[in-house]
Amino acid sequence: MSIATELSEPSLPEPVRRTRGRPRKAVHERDDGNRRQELLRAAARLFRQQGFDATSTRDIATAAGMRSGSPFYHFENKEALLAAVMREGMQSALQRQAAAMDTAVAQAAAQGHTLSARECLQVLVRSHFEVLLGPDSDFIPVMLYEWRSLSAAQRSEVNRLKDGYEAVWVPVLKALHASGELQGEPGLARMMLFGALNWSVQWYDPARQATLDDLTQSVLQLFLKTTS
Amino acid sequence: MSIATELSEPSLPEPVRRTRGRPRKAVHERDDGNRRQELLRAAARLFRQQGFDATSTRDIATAAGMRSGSPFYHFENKEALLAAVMREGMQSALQRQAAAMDTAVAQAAAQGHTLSARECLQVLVRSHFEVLLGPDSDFIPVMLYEWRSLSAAQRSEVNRLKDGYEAVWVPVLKALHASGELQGEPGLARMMLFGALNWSVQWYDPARQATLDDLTQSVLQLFLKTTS
DNA sequence: CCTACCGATCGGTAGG
DNA sequence: CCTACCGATCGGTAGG
Repeated sequence: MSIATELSEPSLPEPVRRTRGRPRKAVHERDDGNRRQELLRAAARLFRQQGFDATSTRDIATAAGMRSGSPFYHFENKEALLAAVMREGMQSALQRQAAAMDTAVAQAAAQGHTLSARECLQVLVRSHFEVLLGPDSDFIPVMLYEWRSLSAAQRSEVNRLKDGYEAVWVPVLKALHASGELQGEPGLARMMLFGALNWSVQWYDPARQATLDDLTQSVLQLFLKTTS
Repeated sequence: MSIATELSEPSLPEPVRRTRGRPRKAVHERDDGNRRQELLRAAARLFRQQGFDATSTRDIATAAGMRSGSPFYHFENKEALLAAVMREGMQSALQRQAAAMDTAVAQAAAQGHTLSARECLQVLVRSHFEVLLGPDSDFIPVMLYEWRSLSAAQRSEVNRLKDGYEAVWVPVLKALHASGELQGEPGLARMMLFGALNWSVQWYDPARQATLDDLTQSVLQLFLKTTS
């Protein structure tokens, strides 16, 4: 069965910057420079290493080569900086996921066949490991482990992005369940699968362990049954 | 020094006060009362809800019905309180795990057969869910998600307990791998399995979701192949 | 984006 | 275990 059509993500148009309901100071919307990006990267790294509460805005400022008060020129407060790290991370993850799927679908089409559900899962898992453990991989772990520090409004915004990310997986898992390759209720299976994947940020050591391809292979072996 | 002093029971009527300073070391070893237990339970609950850094020792004192300075009568500092929560949690988890295994083994023996590896895993998974999500289940989640805040020495102590806990699983997983019921390298499989289980503290809602037995059933279905 | 600064809070302590 | 307290640090701001 082909679920490729169902899965193909509508490629996002230009990343439109739109203000949501909340009125903000104009200053914080005007972020053309790379200073803001440096702040985000420094914050992501430190939040991941030490946690949100254990990282001071002074730490972040220093890591970005600024003085203690300067982060507040770019972000309204510390919470907004955390929310921006997560938003940025999720948008990047969504783009990487869509790109990986598009590439795989196009490759299969060029060879005159469609992706199997199993192949779809492989692409998604591999892309997810990249997001979790690859280069620039501080943003999503921060989202996974520091969402408690967000305000309710920020949390629901991040949750919406996360739902969009997970939505791509749902038809794949359902198809695998229908074919008998995935046993157990698909909703629970999705939670368990994400648990297994997301936990890797706690133990994975690129220097000593397997490659991301090895990990992907293991996950598929572990979770999928072979259809005879 | 008199013989009577040497033989006196640890149930001293009154803590002996020295005229100079406070007898710090001795005091922290002597944990008679339930006040210390109340502190630990309050700390575990708050550390889990808010995180270690976001919880003040004042919060904990208040939750235990004490004044702000009193926790430091029972614990040398905030870090030691965290370490005690984790130590207590791991010891309890080890006991529950051993008890669950013993019960299952005895039950099987009474019926004249031995536990299969599959049944062993079921017992371990079920016990682990109980530890993570059952009553008094704040201690282990704190250990899983707040170990970053420990000192190196405390971390290695907790790690030793954790290794003992995981060691019970190793032969079970190896047996399942040998029989073909578990695919993929057992070491990686163990990490993935614990990831899937431990992640449940992030989404499990006893009011809306399945029971712990349901979860256990799902995990076995998901991770194990059927031997024909 | 920097300088200079503030009020609040925190972990922890002395002494009883 | 309480009272009274302290030094350090933190998020955040006014004004340039």
